[in-house]
Amino acid sequence: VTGLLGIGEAAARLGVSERALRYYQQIGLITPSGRTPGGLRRYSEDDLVRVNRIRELQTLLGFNLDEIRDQLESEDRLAAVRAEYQAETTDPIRRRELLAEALSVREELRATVEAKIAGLERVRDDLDAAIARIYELMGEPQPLSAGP
Amino acid sequence: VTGLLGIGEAAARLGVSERALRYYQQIGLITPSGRTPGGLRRYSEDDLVRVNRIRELQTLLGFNLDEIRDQLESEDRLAAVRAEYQAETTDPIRRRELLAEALSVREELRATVEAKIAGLERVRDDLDAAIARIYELMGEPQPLSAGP
DNA sequence: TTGCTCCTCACGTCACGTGAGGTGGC
DNA sequence: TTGCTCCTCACGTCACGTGAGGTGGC
Repeated sequence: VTGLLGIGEAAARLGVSERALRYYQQIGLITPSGRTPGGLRRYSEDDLVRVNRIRELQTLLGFNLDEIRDQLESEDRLAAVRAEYQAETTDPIRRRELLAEALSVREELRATVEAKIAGLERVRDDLDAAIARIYELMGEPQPLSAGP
Repeated sequence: VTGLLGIGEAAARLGVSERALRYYQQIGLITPSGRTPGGLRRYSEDDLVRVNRIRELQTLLGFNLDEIRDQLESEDRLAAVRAEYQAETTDPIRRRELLAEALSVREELRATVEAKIAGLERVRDDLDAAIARIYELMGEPQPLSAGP
């Protein structure tokens, strides 16, 4: 029951600029849950979760906003299928198609994430080697032991 | 003894645009090892390694070109210290300072990399959970076992 | 001479940053 | 009425993309 937040509070909690929030809205990535009669944007908890997801895909995965839009649309479609599941609205063939599509999108993303992790682990191991060689040059034992 | 490459060959091998190579040069991140009398850029193997490093810091770490410049400068300074080590040029106090600085830069970067890896592992685990739930909705057993 | 690669401007784009000038609610 | 937050333009910036028009070497 936190109620809705103004753009300033929302931006501060998310660690993004107000400009970024307005821009995401401008290109259709999020719409604040409400506006005051005076025209001020009001953000819900769910809005904040969505923006956090946008930033995650942006900073961790390096996606641009077009790719993020596609990903969010797929996530929205899966949520819709889940909701329909309760209501038994869709016919089972169509439902299976939607689930299969949601699955392939997620498995593709998983592969991308896995590749990024592997790349970063290589970078980390290179850094460890460089750090070890600096300690050697300094003529000192390495202070941190690194067991497997 | 591969000799030097033209910008087209260099760009193709690196997987970057010619424009990007010219831009990196314009802002002082790389300088091709040579130019032909006619003014054509010639890239060495070492040039390619440096550009690969730029792209790695850009795509895996999300650094901007200013941050990359700082990182590369630190790496260049460490290489200089290493070269001086052979030649015994620098006095040992100055040398220790340079090594200490190189060390702290690398340990900071290591922490950044570690944080990124942790974030991506969280994203991956979330994806695994989502994928498992989709299989449940499809009413099928999960085809891939996931041992620890 | 003909292709092909490469050259330097220079304007366009994406994802915002940064004021400029005006309104809104405690 | 005074502050403070928020509003909508609109121009600037970073890291290039994309032609435009011209040169270079096999």
